[in-house]
Amino acid sequence: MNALRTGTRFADRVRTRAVLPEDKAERRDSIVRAAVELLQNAPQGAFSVEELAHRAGLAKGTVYLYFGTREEVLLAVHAERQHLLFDTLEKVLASPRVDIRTVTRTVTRFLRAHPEFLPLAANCRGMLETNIGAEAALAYKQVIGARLVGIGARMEVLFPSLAKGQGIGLLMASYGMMIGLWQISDPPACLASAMERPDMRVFNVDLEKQLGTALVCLWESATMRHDGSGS
Amino acid sequence: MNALRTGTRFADRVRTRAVLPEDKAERRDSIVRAAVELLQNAPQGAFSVEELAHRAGLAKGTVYLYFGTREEVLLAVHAERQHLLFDTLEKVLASPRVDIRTVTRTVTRFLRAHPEFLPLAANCRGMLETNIGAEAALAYKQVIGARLVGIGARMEVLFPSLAKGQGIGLLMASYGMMIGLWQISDPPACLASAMERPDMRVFNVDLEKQLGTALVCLWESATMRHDGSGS
DNA sequence: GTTTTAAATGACTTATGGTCAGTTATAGAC
DNA sequence: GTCTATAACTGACCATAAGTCATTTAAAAC
Repeated sequence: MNALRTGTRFADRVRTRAVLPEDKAERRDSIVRAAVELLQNAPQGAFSVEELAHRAGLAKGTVYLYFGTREEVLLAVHAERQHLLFDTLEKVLASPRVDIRTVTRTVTRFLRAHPEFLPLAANCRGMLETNIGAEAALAYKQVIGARLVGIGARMEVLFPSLAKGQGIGLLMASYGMMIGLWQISDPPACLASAMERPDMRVFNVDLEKQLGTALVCLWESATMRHDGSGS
Repeated sequence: MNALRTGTRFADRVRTRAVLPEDKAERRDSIVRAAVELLQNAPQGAFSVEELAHRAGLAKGTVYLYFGTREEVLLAVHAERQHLLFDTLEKVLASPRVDIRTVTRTVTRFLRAHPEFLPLAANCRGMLETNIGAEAALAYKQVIGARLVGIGARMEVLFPSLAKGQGIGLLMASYGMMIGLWQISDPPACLASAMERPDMRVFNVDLEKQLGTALVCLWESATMRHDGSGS
């Protein structure tokens, strides 16, 4: 279960077979880990199952013993990352006195530490639509839904001025804004050099700053805590 | 240039060739029109160039005389739709006394009238990264960037309390929120029937309402016009 | 009517997701 | 320790669809 296990047991070409359920789980996990590596080195477009299998020290067919489709692998990676974000978020929200700025800072730090997160998040809806079985899609949404409810409820406790149900609504809006703002502001690789052009200046936005501002606006307005101008 | 021209000149199997620049433009446009039709009937995943060519009454190779890749066709469709949205928006913003609720209502109405818009918008960043030439990508971003600047500036005129440059920032945040919120709230086709389940209730969000609330929150906070509670 | 051009074509190449008959590591029986 | 049954694993193979290009042919130029 530790990150250090990468390549210790199922390294390179496989000799050991995963027979026990826990070994199967570990094998599945090793595929997810290989996928993360791959996504950190190349964009999603270049993510091929052949390459993934090679990285994981398996044959292509073996990947399909653990996942139904290419997209289900990507969804598994995304789900794992998303849980990581929610864990981080819940830890911050557990402290008695948190304000929206602290939360925003935490999210911002997470995004910086996990650059593969936003591309996956942005593609999530597309994947679900395109090539993912109904069971896998349902399982994913159920788990994520439950966590959203939990965090939304916590928000309503922290900010009592929120109306019933408004916590999760704002949470969704915030999450959506994060994804959407990234899509607009992050230049695709092929335009990296063109971003200096004067007519491209508009898109030279500091995502963290912009997101921070917008999130504070959104939540301060909703919680009616207008304690003066921003710091 | 009229919508009625569909199928009048270049109907079915082509006999007439596009030699003049204006005819080439019209042919290109007819491909875009066929693409829109296709996207309204099936999801993006099922969008094949072969099928597109057939719909447009052309051979596959011909499509590649007018577009570099499949994704460049999709980008062209998206750009066209986006211009439509911006036109609508600018028309509303032209009237002297507009408030953010009116603008929100306009956007909401547009989204309802053009259901193919949000899926394309959500996929835009992914397309740009994946399979679009640098020139096409640059051209797209330049035009869209210019329009964003224009509308952002108009916003700053309408809401003088906005700081310099804040108009376009909020505009981007709003646009992003719209895309992101859709991605979360819109259930993929394979889960349509599962949305009744109690653990899926969380995602039974009314996008229009949610978006409306969040947009009003965001802009009212930014413009410091807290004239009481929402209507 | 003949020549020249380039728009249009569609068979072909290539890349990749997904399958499945066959191979072989491993558990369990004896 | 040996044999057998099971199923994890493999990779050649299939199917599909994006993209190419030699050839065809509409139509402009003369």
